[in-house]
Amino acid sequence: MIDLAILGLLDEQDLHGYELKKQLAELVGARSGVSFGSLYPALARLEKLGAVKAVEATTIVEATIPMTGALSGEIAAFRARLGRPAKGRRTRKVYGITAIGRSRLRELLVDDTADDRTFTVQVAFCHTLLPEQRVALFERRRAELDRRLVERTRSGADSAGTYRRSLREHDTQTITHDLAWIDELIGAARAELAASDEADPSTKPITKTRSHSQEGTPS
Amino acid sequence: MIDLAILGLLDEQDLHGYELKKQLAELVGARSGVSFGSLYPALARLEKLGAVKAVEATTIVEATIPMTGALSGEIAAFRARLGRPAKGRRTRKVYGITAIGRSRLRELLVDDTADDRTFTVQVAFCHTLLPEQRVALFERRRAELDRRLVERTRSGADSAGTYRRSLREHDTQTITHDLAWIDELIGAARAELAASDEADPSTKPITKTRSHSQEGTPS
DNA sequence: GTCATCATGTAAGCCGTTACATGATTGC
DNA sequence: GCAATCATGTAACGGCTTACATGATGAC
Repeated sequence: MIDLAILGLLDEQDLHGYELKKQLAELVGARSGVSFGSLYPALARLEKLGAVKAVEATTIVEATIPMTGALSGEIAAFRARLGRPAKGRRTRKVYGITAIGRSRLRELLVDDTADDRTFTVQVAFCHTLLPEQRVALFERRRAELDRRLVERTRSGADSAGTYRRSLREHDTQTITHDLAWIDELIGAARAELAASDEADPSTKPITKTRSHSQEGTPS
Repeated sequence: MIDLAILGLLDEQDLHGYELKKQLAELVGARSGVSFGSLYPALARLEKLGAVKAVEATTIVEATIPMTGALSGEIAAFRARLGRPAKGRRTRKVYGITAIGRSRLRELLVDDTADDRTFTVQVAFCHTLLPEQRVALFERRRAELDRRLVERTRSGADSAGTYRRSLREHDTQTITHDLAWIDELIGAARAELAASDEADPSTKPITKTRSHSQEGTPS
């Protein structure tokens, strides 16, 4: 999940760790937010994989040293050895995404083993997918939610106690709410797909997906 | 969380690991369910703490071999070497809760550092709390959700892209839905509190808690 | 000059998942 | 006899959180 979020954000703009964390927090919520202790190691890992690379120190840094390739890490140390950082500016390491990173991002965006939290991040960055990939992503999610709802109908119902019953009902409503949202997303994605098919009508017509769960609003 | 769930279930009835897992799955959902790899170690840990203890092997098993401590793994091999198990019944270990376990359960039920998932388990077993503890638990949760909603109003709003905006709105609606649910729970708990005050009117009258978030349904 | 914030990292430890290893019972 | 389910564990591995260590900048 953290890889997906990092790559997704870096695909939009170059960022340094601290700023990355802030944007991450805004994306997924402050709590359940990524901590430095997982962010920096994740960045280091992605850098080692060649998915991201450190770019300039963002600020003035006149007489820019030709920062090609894998030297990025060295440069900070170099500046530190020289004396102070490149002039009134702090030592921060700005990362950018690479071709490898973009390829990895595309993989992660369509990964169907993603958990709930990861799915929301996939939605946040799904605009980079092809319309049909987006539709597929949403429909897989819809099927999963549908499965949960059916499963919940199958078992349970025996839940003893006011609070336990209330809890179960709330869970059911939450899934139903999520389903309604996914249906909205599918609608939007289908519209885009239709629009792109108009430009290139070589693809097949839209197939309807039917739900196994009952429609309507159960009291 | 797993300790809370185990103790809560064992407080209702004695259970063996496998059955415990099934009931756990029903309680919190099959996915996000506890795996054996965490359940059995958790049971072992709780047993070592004296919070649970193994009771009879449920079934006939006469001449039960004393299954103490860390030998368990060896014993299976031992029995296998000897011949067949202790007589026509399966080897299952049924656990029961102890006084220590009940005390620990009460602690975990009112623990205010619980995460979202843990809170739902607290609700599932909150009937064992005193009415005022229940009200306090719910109101702390309400305050937390309120905080999230306010925080979300504070920042954001700049979210670019259809899908990102839809995601944000869905999150907000989910929190609002959760808030409405908590308010229901608070209502129920307050009613119980009032009922118990009727019997013992020594406690103080109900104080109203006001929300910081706007009421009504934002489009 | 000191405090808050910005900024980057490391280390220990916890907790949980996956996969492995075993074996019993029941139904077909 | 074979498969599915019941049943209990261990071991390896990974990832995340917490806490620690360090230091710069800017505001008051």
